[in-house]
Amino acid sequence: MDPKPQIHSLQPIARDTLQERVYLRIRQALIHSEFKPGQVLTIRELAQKLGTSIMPVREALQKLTVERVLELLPTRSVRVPVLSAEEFAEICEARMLLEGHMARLAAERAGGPELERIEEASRAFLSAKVPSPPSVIQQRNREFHFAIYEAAHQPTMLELIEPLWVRCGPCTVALFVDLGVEKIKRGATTHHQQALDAIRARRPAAAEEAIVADIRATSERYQKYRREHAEFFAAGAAADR
Amino acid sequence: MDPKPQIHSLQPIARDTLQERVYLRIRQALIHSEFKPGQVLTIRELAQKLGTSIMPVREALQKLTVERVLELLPTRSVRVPVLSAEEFAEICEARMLLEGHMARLAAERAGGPELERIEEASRAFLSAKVPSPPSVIQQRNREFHFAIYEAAHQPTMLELIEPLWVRCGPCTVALFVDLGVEKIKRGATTHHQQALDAIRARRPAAAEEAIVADIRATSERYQKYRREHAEFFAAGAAADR
DNA sequence: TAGCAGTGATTGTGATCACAATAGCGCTTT
DNA sequence: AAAGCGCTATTGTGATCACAATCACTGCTA
Repeated sequence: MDPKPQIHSLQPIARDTLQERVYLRIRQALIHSEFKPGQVLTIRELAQKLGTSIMPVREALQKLTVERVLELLPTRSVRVPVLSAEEFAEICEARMLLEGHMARLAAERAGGPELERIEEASRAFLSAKVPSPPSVIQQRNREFHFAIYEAAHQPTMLELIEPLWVRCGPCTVALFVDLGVEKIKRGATTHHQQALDAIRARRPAAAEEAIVADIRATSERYQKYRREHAEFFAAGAAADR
Repeated sequence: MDPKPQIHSLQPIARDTLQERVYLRIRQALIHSEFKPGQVLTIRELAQKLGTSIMPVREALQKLTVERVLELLPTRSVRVPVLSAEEFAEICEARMLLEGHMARLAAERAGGPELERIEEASRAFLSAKVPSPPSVIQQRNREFHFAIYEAAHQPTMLELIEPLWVRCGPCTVALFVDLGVEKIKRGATTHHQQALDAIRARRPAAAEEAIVADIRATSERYQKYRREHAEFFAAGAAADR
């Protein structure tokens, strides 16, 4: 064989479809709260903004609808869901069960490099400047949690957890904006610290407990938030039907 | 207002899209094992068989792919997945957590009519003729489980559980075919009876335990089955890459 | 005879068109 | 002035076409 001297400098070129890129772009926009809960997304408008035809966009939107990240209106338009108190609570309940399980496994299984990654993510979360945009805090928080869950080595279950986060995303970030990043970060820090300590000390039950407590705090915060802004959400619910 | 005398005899006409009908048809075919694990499904062939253009089919297939009911090959064709031992185990683990939770709630909350429905489903499962096709047993089994979960009154979590069943469907039915419906039905009957008794007696912990045991039995059966047919699955896995 | 290049058929992706349903809005009527 | 009516623009759905990548098969070569 000839040496092909330059072959190692070549990366395999991107082979993802246009549809996939559109999907990821919209998904990211949702996580970063570029769209508001309740907002209607139209295929042609997104296609124009993204500079593609409508085909990739309509498939991306359908994908997000199947994942329940977006909501199908009776007219078959899609919009960013306004989660009802019950929906949010049920999603959080599922999260407590699944993510608690993952935290437990992580405490049993986490190896050295994984522990290091979790600690790194924890430091990044703590060192986030308090007056930074909510989406940054949300991102750091997410990375901390998933650093733990990845240490559980259950890729299939990890894929079940991910869409739950995206579904909660827009409403959670809205929460940040309204209640203040500061207070939320302070609350999460305690649970994060407890989770990290428990994993380091290989105490599965304590790790599960810390993660569950963290999720429960989010859930209760949303319940309280909705009660206090009942008028606003009543309007949103009216648009439902 | 005029009386509109005939209005009550009119049902709202079907307003579902072609895509939706195609989706449900393929989904049902998968549950009934009309396609074999590992089989590749092509858009144009399905479109021809169903008598539509390719558009509804390609969207239906994508929907099923997003739900992980179908699997995307590197060539972007889709096929019926052959679940690895690990994947199946993880899905079952998630099922034990979520469905165990639902069984617990059902035991706390089930009202009279719901209890009646569960008992009805249980009778239907027991009375299924033993030499009936596996898909019938699977269907009755499914109805019994979901009768319980619906009594928990957590619609959002119910929607999380459903795709897990569809994903397991093809492989579970294949199990039925191979191990014999008889033995599997006998095994499930015990757990079903325990679950039913526990819910009737309002003992949440026992109900959860029974459902978890039922799922665990399925999980272990699949593990054993794969070990005994390692050669076959090795061939299937080779087709993966 | 084994292996490989070449060729035609098949596949999924993306663009464009046609169409029915819907929503928005101004006009007319009472 | 308010309610009802009808028009128009917009929206999602479905069909068809164009195209690049892939697959399967053939025939040639070493």
